[in-house]
Formats: sequence, structure tokens, C-alpha cells
Amino acid sequence: MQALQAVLLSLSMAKAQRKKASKKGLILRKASAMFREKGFAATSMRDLAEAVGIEAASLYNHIRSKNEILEAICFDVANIFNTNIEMTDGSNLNTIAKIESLLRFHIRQMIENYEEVYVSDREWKHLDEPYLSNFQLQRRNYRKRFASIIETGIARNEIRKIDAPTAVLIMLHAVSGIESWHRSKAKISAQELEDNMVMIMTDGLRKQS
Amino acid sequence: MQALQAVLLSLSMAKAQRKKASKKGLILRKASAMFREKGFAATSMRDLAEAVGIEAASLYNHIRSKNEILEAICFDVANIFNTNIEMTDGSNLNTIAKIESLLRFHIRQMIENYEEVYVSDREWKHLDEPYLSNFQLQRRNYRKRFASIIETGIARNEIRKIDAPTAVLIMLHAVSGIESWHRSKAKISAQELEDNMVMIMTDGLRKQS
DNA sequence: CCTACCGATCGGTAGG
DNA sequence: CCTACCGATCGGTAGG
Repeated sequence: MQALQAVLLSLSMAKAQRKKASKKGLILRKASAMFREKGFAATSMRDLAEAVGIEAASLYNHIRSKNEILEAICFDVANIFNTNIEMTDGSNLNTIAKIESLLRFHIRQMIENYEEVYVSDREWKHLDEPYLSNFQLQRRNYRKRFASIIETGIARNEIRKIDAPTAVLIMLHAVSGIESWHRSKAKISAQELEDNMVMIMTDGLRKQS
Repeated sequence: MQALQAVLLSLSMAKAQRKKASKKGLILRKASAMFREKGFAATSMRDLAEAVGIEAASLYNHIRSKNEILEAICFDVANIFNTNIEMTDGSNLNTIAKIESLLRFHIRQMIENYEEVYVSDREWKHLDEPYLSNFQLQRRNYRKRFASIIETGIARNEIRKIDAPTAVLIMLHAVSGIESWHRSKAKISAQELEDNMVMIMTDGLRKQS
């Protein structure tokens, strides 16, 4: 039993460290930064190679193609969010708490894992089939699941009667606005930002009197 | 006097019709659609020429460069929003009404002028200098002006104490979420969408009891 | 508005 | 991991 745990632990550590230490991990991180900055289509393999510190041709010893890099980034991010919404939805929190938890998770991912999350959100259009369809499907399913949480909240009278898919769109896009905060060098702290966003989304702008 | 008005009218009509009727207008509209769909960098002048129905080389009789097309789109949109916020801020509405008005304007522009607004919002990074700096400056100024409206509302006790720049980011990005609504072929009407968004942003999700 | 074409650059491969 | 190189495609020009 302890042996099994040790194996699992070392496997997960190996996977976690691949991104941090290996050459492929370095390529993926540099690619995320460049795809975010210039876009997937406007980033050349020669640009990327220079950032990594090798020749363009050498990249292909670690990755199969430019598109494979994008696939790795997009599906990594998709998995993170899918895992989280499954956990959250399966918990016994009430609806507002579930939504708050999802929002906080999005905000933290946007801050801590900024480049990858941003690229996954804005550059997935450049995926090739069958990855493109697969990604779009996961996206739709995530939103449906989010909307169904809201609909449950409406049925339980915890939440205003609103169109749930619209609310999901608003929240997911609102959260992606952190991009600009990220660039602006944080006049307020990450925690303040998170609290402000959650308050505005759950309670609105208008002062209750 | 009547002669002057007639001249002004014909000038403004000429300008309005250029987009609708002339070849340059056709190029700009097709380019907006393709830049939105595939991104600026992934759209070739040959793709665009085919959509317009001429050879790639012939495009250059109407426009100077690929980048000039992007400039036309981005600054057109910037002017529309700058004009609107100036009008709105100069009006004698209270703060919540001003914000509601700005939000409704954004939503309508996103629906009625979707392609151009989307491209201006997502592809401006590909502008060349000095247009790039100019555009970024206009963008910052717009957000500052929006934030100052909110701050006035907080000072007047109309609005919850929140970080104004954060609220601006949320609202501007929330509104850009209509993109997905646009694609999903409108299960709810444009008016319902608009009302839902405004309600969620001003009053929040939580049911007041 | 077209034909013909330019130099530059692209993603990727061969061979070592 | 590099040198050398491929065919394809890019934005744009000349000349009519």
C-alpha cells in the first residue's frame, strides 16, 4: 500500500516536474508566453526557437508540430477546469457558494497560470481537427454544467430569475478581463481584485438601501 | 443656409454610403468578417481578394496595405465609442443610468456591428506604430473616463464601494461575451439579452429578500 | 482590374 | 542538437 502510494507520488511528481524542468516543458512555457503576446499565427517556430535558445529545426526533437504545442496548452487548461467544476458541482455547497467558488477558481487560474489560460481562451480557433471539435465540445459542456448550477439556484429561489446561459457568458468573460489588470501592474492586490469581482458579480453595482 | 445643410447632408451620406456601396467599403466589410473568423495574421490577402471577387493584386488599388485595413476598422470603432461616452458623460443622468446607458450601447454595438467591434477588440495588437500606441492610448482614456463615472457614483453614495477600474474591466469584458451568444443563434431575443446583462451587472445574481 | 513576378519567410525534413 | 535545405505561401510591386 505504501509502495503503491510512493509509485503514484513519484509519477505525479514526474509529470509536474516535466513542465518545470524538461526541455519540452520549457518549450511549452515559452510558447504560451509568445502565443499570448503575439498570437499563435503570428509566432514563428524561429521566434520560439530563439526564445528557447536552440535552432528551429531542433524544436522538432521535442514536439511534432506547431499545432501540437497549441493542443498541449489548450487541453491542459481544459482538464484543469473540468476537474474543478466536477469537484465543485459534486460538493454540498449552496448555489451562491458554488458560483463564488467557481469564480474564485477562474480568477486564481487567470492570475497564477495566466499565459496558458489566456492562450487556451483566445487561440483555440487555430487548433486542427479533430482537436478543434473536441475542444469546442468540452467548452460547450463546461458552460452547460455552469448554467445548470445557476438554474438549480433559481429553482431553489437562491438566485434572481435570469437567463442562466447569459449569466454564464457574463461571468466567464468578466473573469477574463483580468488580462488587463495583469498588465497594469496591480494597483490593488490579487485578493482585493478577487473579492471585488465576486462582490460585483453576486451583488451588483447598485447600493442596497 | 439651406444650401449649406444640403452640402453637409450629401457629404455625410456620401461617407455613410462609402461603406455600403463602394469597393473599399466592401473590402473593409469582408476583411472584418475574415479577421474575426480566422484572426488578422491568419488571413491572407489572397483569401480576402477571393471573398471580394478580385485578384489579390487588385486590392492595392483600393487600400495601401493589409495593416491599413486593420487601422480603418480599429479607429472606426474607437471613434464610435469615444463619441458615445462623451455624450453620455455630458448628459444629466444619474450614475446608474449613465452606466446602464453605456452598457446598452456596448451591447447593441456588439450585436449590430459585431464583426468590426470584435476585430477592434481582439486584433488591435497587430497594428503597427504609431497606430498601435495611439489606439492603446484611446483605450486607456476610455476606461479612465468610465471609471471616473463610477467613482463619482460612489462619492454620491449611489454605488457600492468597489474598485472602479476593476468594475470597468468586468463590465467591458462581460459585454464582449455576446460573441458566443451571437454564434449560438439567439435562443433569447436581443432585447432580453440586453436586459438580462444590465440586470446582472447592476443588481447582481443574489436574490434580494 | 489583371498577369507575372519579387524577395522574404513560413513550417517542417534529411542526414549526420 | 546543428547545417542545409525543401516546397509553399506570404505581402506587395511593375507594367499594362
